[in-house]
Amino acid sequence: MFSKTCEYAVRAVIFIAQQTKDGGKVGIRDIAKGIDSPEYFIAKILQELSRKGLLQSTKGPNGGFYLDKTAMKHSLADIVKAVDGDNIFLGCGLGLKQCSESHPCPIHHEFKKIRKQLAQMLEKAKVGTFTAELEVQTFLRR
Amino acid sequence: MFSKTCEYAVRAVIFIAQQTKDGGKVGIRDIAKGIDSPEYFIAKILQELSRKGLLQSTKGPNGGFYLDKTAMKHSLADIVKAVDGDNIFLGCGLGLKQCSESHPCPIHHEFKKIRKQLAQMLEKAKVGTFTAELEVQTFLRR
DNA sequence: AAAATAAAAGAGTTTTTTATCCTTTTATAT
DNA sequence: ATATAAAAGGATAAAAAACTCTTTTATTTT
Repeated sequence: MFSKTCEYAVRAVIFIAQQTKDGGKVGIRDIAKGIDSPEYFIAKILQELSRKGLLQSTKGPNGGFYLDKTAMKHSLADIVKAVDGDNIFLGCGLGLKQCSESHPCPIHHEFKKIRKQLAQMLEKAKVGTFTAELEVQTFLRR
Repeated sequence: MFSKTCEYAVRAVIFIAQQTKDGGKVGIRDIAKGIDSPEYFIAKILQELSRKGLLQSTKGPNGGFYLDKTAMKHSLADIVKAVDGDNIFLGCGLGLKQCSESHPCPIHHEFKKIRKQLAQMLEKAKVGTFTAELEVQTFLRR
C-alpha cells in the first residue's frame, strides 16, 4: 500500500505527537527506538518532512523534533502525500496514466470509491488526535 | 498500491481474456504490445501465473496464452495475491507486524474497512467478465 | 570563547525491484 | 524427420528503494 519510508514517516509523526504533547522535544535516537526503524534512515525522512513544514526541529543540546500548532493540524494524508506523492489517492489501480473519468480502465469506477474512502479516512486523521496516552511502546514498534 | 509487476499481471490477464474469449491464443509479443509492457518482463510474470494455474499456455507454432474455464472464474484478487501476496488485504497500514484486532495500531479499525472493501471489490471482479469488446487497444496501454 | 551536543547535509553502500538478453525446451506443421 | 514458432528458464544489467556513515552547522552550556 505505502512505501516502507512512508510507513516509518507516519509512525514517527504519531510517535512525536504522543511524546511531545506536553511540550518538549524528542531526539532521533528515541524516535528510531520508539518506532523500531533504522536510525539514520528515519533521520533522512524527518529532515524531508521538516523542510516541508510537516514537523519542526532544533539542533544542539536540548534539541530534537516536535510539532507546532500547524503541524498538529496536518493529517496523515498530508504525510503520505509528502512522502509517497498523491498517486495512491489519484492514480489508476492498474497503473494506466491515461485512465480517467471519460476514459476509464476496466476497474476505474470501483477503484475510485476505494481511493476516495482511503483519502477521506487519512484526511480525517489529524496528527493532533494521536496524543492520547496510548501504549505507544508496544503499538508503534514492528 | 500494487507493484508494477502486479499491475502488468492484471492488465495482461484482462487482455488475454478479451483477446481469447472466442477461443484461440495470444502470443507474448501481442500481449506486451497490447498492454504496453516490456516483453520479456511480462513473459516472466505470465510464466509464474501459468505455473500457479491462473492461466494456460502452449508452446510451438500456433501456441500462446489463453484462459481455461477455471482461469476465467478466477478473480483479480487471485492475480494480485499470486503476484504481490496477501499483505495488501491483511497487513497493517503502518507496516506493524504485531498489529491485530486485539492489539490494534492507531488507525487499525479505519484501515480494516478500506482493506475489506478493496478485497471484496477485487474478489467480485472475475476475469471472465472482462471479455466485452471494450476498446482494449486504448484501455490497457500506458 | 571553547567544548559538547544534536540535527542537517552529503556521500556512499546494499538490497530489492524492474528490465533485458540469450539459450533451451517443446509443440506444431510441413 | 525436419524446420519453425513459441514459451520456459537461467543469467545478467539497470534503476529504484532502503539503509549507513561521515562531515558540517547550529545551539547550548560551561
